[in-house]
Amino acid sequence: MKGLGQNITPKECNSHLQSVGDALYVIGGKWKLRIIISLSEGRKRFNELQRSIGGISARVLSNELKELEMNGFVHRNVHTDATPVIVEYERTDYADSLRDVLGALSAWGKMHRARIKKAAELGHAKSSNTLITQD
Amino acid sequence: MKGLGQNITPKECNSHLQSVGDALYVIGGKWKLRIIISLSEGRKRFNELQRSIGGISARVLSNELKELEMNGFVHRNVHTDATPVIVEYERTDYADSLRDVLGALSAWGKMHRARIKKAAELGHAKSSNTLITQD
DNA sequence: GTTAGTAGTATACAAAAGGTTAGTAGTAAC
DNA sequence: GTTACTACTAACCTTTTGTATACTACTAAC
Repeated sequence: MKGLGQNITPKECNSHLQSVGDALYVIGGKWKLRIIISLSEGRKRFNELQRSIGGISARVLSNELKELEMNGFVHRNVHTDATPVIVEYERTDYADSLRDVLGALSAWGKMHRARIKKAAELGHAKSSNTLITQD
Repeated sequence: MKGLGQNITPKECNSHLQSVGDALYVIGGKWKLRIIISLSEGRKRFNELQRSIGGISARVLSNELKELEMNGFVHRNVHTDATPVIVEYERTDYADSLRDVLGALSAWGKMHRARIKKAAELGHAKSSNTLITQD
């Protein structure tokens, strides 16, 4: 596929606009990708997942997991034999198809953080809006 | 870099979590990537940009452009010689660094749309929540 | 002179997303 | 018996995001 450098055609532009729109529609928002990344470590239980991500409330995690399950990214395993009931979440094969997206985002974020830090060291103190998340 | 397939280590997980978090911090949200894609066609004026993206209000576009400018993704050219004043927006070189991210998202979105369409044709009618944006 | 276009801003409001607190029903440790 | 853990859910609140309408000040076409 042709890249997204300068000067794509209007047709290509609209096609990219639609495709990226579709992607953001299902994996957009603050938490979905983080949940998928966290489940890349292996299957996890609800509270374990909440702790590993950090900053997400139970309510939001619960809602996001439902949506991820609906879209086929996550599978919910309930072990009814144990008491109390144990629920484990795991990534599906379809979530693996996001590998390139996550890889590209992760690589870019790493580069961006390094760039911001360097700029800060050189004394280019900008407004906190331009900065990255805290260490 | 190691991919994001099954079974990454906790350390790798946290690193990805931070990097993807940094990326989402600056390019997350409904509009930022769309604006950058639209500017890949070439420099555009305010209303032209609004029309090309579709669905974005002037207020939101104005706010998003300010943020994108602060983060160095977009450059604002004002031609004071003309009357009325002409303002053109263009992508910076730094926005080009998002090439891989946009490419991966676009490719994934295209694949996802095809998958959903195929599932719909096979009669797997699911709730509209799982679907893609309208044609 | 009316209409439309330029690049926005002001105001007000609505909707969506996310956060806070508390609570359930059961178990198990101290 | 008190505390804590499990996997959530309900009610409520705040923040973010988006929408609608109107307005500026100037130009150009009809």
